[in-house]
Amino acid sequence: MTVATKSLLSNCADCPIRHRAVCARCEADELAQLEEIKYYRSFEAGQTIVWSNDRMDFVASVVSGVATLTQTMEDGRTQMVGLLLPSDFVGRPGRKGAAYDIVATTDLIMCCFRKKPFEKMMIDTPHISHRLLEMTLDELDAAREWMLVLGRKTAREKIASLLNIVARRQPTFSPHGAVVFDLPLTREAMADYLGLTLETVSRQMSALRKAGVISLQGNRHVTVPDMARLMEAAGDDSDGGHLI
Amino acid sequence: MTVATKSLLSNCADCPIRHRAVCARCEADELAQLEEIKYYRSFEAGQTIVWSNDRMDFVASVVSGVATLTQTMEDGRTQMVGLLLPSDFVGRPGRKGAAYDIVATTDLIMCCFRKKPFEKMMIDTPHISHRLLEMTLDELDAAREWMLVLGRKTAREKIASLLNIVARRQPTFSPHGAVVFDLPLTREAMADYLGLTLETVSRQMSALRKAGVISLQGNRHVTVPDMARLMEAAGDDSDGGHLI
DNA sequence: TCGTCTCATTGATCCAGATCAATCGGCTCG
DNA sequence: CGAGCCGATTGATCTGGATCAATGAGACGA
Repeated sequence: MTVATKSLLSNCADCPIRHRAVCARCEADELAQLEEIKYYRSFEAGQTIVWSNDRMDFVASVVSGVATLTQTMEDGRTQMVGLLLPSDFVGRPGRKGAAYDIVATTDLIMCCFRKKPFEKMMIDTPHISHRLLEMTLDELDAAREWMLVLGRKTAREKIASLLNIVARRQPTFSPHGAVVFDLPLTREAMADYLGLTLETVSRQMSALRKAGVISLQGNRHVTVPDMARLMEAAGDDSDGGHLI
Repeated sequence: MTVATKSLLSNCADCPIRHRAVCARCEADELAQLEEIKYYRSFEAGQTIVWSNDRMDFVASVVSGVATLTQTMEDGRTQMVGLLLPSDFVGRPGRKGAAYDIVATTDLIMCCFRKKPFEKMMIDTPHISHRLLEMTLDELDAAREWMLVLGRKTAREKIASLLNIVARRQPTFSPHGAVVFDLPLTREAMADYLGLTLETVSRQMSALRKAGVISLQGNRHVTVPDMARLMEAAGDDSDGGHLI
């Protein structure tokens, strides 16, 4: 399995992405260590980065683009179990292999760290390891919230829940309080995340559009005039706040 | 959210349960620390131990009995997101509140540790914190595996998957290679775990019985004459092995 | 011994979403 | 410009599981 969550690493000037800070105490020498073991990789849309059960000798942070974690049964049924957006972390410190397929759904740049030295650094600097626990707990929260979506929500609610999550991760507010964002997934990928068929996803998107809850510019750009209505459609009882 | 996974703590002689060892290096003084902050609590079947969003000032290990973690929507739809069997750990170090309802489904004894001192100990003894990360990663694996079950498996496969999991946790082999075990859940609780209704659970259990895949003694005792057939019914492609 | 309570089973019917199938629209490439 | 392709939409039909409803089977206390 792969941890994928809010950023792990400190801001580093030459890194094209703003890694959120590990914690206030981050020291220069830690960063220096990180610099030494760091490298970048880029992938094309559709490319599989790691196959399930393959050896995986790095951990990484998404710089730009979108990747997914998916599980596939022998008969081809697939379920997406994680969505990796910029600043998300991916990797299983302490594990040799990947538990899921990792696939780039758009062109993708990742900032990778060789696993062995990264693990060594974890041991040397406890608060990185502590931060990693925090992140993994967040991931577990997200996975369990998704279990409710998969197990108990209707198709309409599932779609709305997904739009909510994506919107919250890349908010671009248009003039009048509407929310505009990119939907970086095909209908099929959405279906795989939601445990639906792509036809049902398409129908429900159309239904939300006809109901005026969302409007679409092309297939990938979404405008939500009133977030509250979308969250209502999602059956969402979360206040958006976080228990800490 | 609550971490719930394979045991955290070392074997301690006066503890009725064999906590699996944190690691070989466990020291006497750590155990002494643990002893100081440890206490037991017992609950009756049906009792709610913690309500979602409540303050939760302890972490704990299940000694005997079964508890569940569940999420509930305003309209009453509920989804179980975790099943706590003996030796499982529950609690969110570093978080103030509980993210889910924790309910005892049988009479239950838990071995609790006050959270503040436990967290302090985590900081002082890095390998406990390390072990906790391991456990959380296991939980995340389990949650994601369950996402596949919820999103893509049929009712029949869901039932078989659940029986598989429960059977693996408390294996009692009867004379001829059959597996006999206790099913510590009502049909309703099974339904909540599987994203089904209790009627569907009951029908599928009957179907598996009529197909000879399982046999039932009373409502709670299950015999599986041939595990391979059950795993086939579960659509399970796992080899039972663990990537480490 | 008999109510009663809880949990489980079984039947009849319904419907949300799957499946099968046709069409559309934008894009790239010759 | 047209052919081919890929993803999205929309329609028609089917079906697995939900829903509504009745019955059964232990367990327990009066």
